[in-house]
Amino acid sequence: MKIVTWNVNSVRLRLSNLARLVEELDPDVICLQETKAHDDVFPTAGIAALGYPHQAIAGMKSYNGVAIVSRRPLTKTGTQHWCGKEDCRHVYATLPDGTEIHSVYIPAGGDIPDPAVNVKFAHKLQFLDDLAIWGGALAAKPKAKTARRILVGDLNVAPLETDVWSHKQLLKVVSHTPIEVEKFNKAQASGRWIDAVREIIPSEQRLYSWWSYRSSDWAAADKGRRLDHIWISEALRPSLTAATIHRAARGWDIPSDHVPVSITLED
DNA sequence: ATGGTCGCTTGGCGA
Repeated sequence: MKIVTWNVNSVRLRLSNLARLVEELDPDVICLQETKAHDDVFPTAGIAALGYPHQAIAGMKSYNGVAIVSRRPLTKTGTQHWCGKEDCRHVYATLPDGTEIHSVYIPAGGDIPDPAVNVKFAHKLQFLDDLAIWGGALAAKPKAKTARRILVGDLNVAPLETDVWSHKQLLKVVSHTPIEVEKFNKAQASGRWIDAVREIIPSEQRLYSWWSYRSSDWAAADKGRRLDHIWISEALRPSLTAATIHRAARGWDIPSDHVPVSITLED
């Protein structure tokens, strides 16, 4: 089973890119973030035609929006609200084998890394704190050891020094500040989540999933960050056989600024 | 310190 997560930055504009993703990667499940489409205008039929008729979506007009689209039936679908807001940042579903999937979009956090003067950054820190509490509750459940869970998405934090183009130059840049990394790591640890991509690709290796649009030549500059993640529960670790970040997608026509990240789990 | 580019939507916000 192959699972992909991708911040598409408008699902309607990226339909042909999704078709190319399907052609090249052949995933079973695709999790999307920043769909930027209210449920009424989500391209349900177009995505079903690509082979993904089972869909759980949570969208709003213009901003945010998450989805899970699948070849396999989805049950127990729903959305979860965070930080007292209803801004469509989390949708979840369960696959036929019982695997629970969460597609999450953590707030970017604005430009100034100070919660006292930047409410977007305060929101992001609160979200990370709440994610730790939620994960802690999941991990404390009686059957947590055998639970098959996957959390994917644009988590908007690059935790490792090798997850950014320059650790030193990004220490005060939102997405890589020490406070964010600390809360991000705590959220991961509390939920006993395993960073599936780093299980496969060594932490010494530089790895990015996002390159800004504000660059005349993103590939040459290569000032990327790994903002998109796939976390799995302990029960799924033995099944994990592959993980890939599809850098080439950043060079496709009409690209998203994020690229797809995928894992393979042996059924 | 600033600007650079996208997408949604038509002025400006969010990333």
